[in-house]
Amino acid sequence: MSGVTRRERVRSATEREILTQARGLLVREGREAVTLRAIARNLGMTAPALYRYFPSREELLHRLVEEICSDLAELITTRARTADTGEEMGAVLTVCRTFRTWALAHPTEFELVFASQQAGTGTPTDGPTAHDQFGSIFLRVIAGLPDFEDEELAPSDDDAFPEPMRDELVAYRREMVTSLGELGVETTEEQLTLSAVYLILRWWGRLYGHVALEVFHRFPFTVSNAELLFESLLAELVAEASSGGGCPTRAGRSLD
Amino acid sequence: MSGVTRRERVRSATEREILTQARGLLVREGREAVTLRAIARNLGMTAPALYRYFPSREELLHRLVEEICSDLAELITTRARTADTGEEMGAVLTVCRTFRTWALAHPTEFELVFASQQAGTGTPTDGPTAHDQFGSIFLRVIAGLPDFEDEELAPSDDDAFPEPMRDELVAYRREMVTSLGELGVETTEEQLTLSAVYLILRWWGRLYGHVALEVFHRFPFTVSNAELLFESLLAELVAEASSGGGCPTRAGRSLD
DNA sequence: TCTGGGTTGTAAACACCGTTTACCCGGTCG
DNA sequence: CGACCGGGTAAACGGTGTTTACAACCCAGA
Repeated sequence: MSGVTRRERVRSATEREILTQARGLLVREGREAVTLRAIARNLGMTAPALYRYFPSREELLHRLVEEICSDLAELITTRARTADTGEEMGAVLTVCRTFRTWALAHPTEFELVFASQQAGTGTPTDGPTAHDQFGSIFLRVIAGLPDFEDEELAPSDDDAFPEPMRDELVAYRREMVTSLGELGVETTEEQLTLSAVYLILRWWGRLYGHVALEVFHRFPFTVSNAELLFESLLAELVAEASSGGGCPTRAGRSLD
Repeated sequence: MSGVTRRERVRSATEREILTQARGLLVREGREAVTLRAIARNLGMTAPALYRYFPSREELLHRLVEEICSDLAELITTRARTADTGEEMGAVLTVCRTFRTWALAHPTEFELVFASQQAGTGTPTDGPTAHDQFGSIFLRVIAGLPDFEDEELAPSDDDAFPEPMRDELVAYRREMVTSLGELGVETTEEQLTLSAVYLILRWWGRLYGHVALEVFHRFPFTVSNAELLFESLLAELVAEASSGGGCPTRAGRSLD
């Protein structure tokens, strides 16, 4: 029952080795150094041979992005699974810390995947990209939080947001439910409050912002202990999450 | 009294035109298209001639980054000066909105300046970079806020932060005071609470995070109305600012 | 006014790049 | 066996950054 012939096996093997060598070059010498000729050289081949596997360098980089996303997704999910449950929201915090640590250890990969324009624009019709697959990691982990199953704990708060914002969040929720469904997590829109959706959005925005600033050294000051700032950010997010995480205007008015 | 000779004049003129053409290529065709030969072609010259003005393409890109920063700084400061003072924190909000609008209209420039690794690493000894000059825009505008002059309104809150965080923020404050001093804004460290410094840091982090996510299309959902999210973010920040903007652990405990 | 030197440009060349074309060789299958 | 085709090569094309040698020009000083 050799569903895969010997040819197919050796082909996918070299295909993976091409990506491995490309990634090594990216990590060691930066994006510009990911050259067809350099990859082929490391493989003992010539550059045109790579065109038997990838239609262009652009497409090779795109596949590389997907591979990086997959690996990162796997890293984060395993770390989140083995997280100590003692801490409040331990899984989510582990996800965030793992993401930061990975980004700092792999700056070139972070830049390619999360801070470039063309990487996300694949062929628009070919289903969910691996990047979407990555973005859903956070959704999956957050879906495991205790608040998530207690739907009566958080009754419909649709009225808490002003009109246009509400519509926007409703669309996000719909999208998020389907995304979770594709991941095997069955959820209904009633279980997911708009506040929770909005909280997730803020969470990702702040996590991404801090990590990118740290990777690119774009803080307004010379930050000597960025981890301290990061932990402070996480504490802030946990506090907002446990307080319900409402909409900003409501929070602002509640202070008057 | 021709302090500058005719030679120097024409030289700096072509130097500026080189940067202009480089920027045009960056805007129209992306970073990869900023080629010495293309620049020279647009100028009616040959590529090696550019080496009379810049030691390498790398250095030319570095100068380009500085020019973009300067222009953006000027844009933001003028917009902030002419901001309608009716709105609460109108100047700061104008700065943020201008930054977002600029980034969306100039994605390639944003990527080069704010989301690449080598752009910030100039020669380490040559004084303040233009990027530092840019980061200080926010400091300058924020320095104009009313809370800034009422030092007795916010007495020393140094005890509000745990030990290591406090030291970190004290260092930021010292750096910020000197930065403001170089900008002509005389301040003392007593006038600047640590909470304010921390607030500025969060402000920049969230602003940067949202804008970068929007420019690079890295939101977890398909965002149809990102401006709504952005305005929500700003409202959130204003609320936190007017509530004092303490440290996260304190804010978290205050909710218990 | 002539002459020299520094400034500014060019042409040629080198090594490298992505990509295409033609060709070749060996495993696979009718 | 013989044809086919997948996977590799060599050669070539145009483009890139960069260096080198050389020419032209401006401008100061004798």
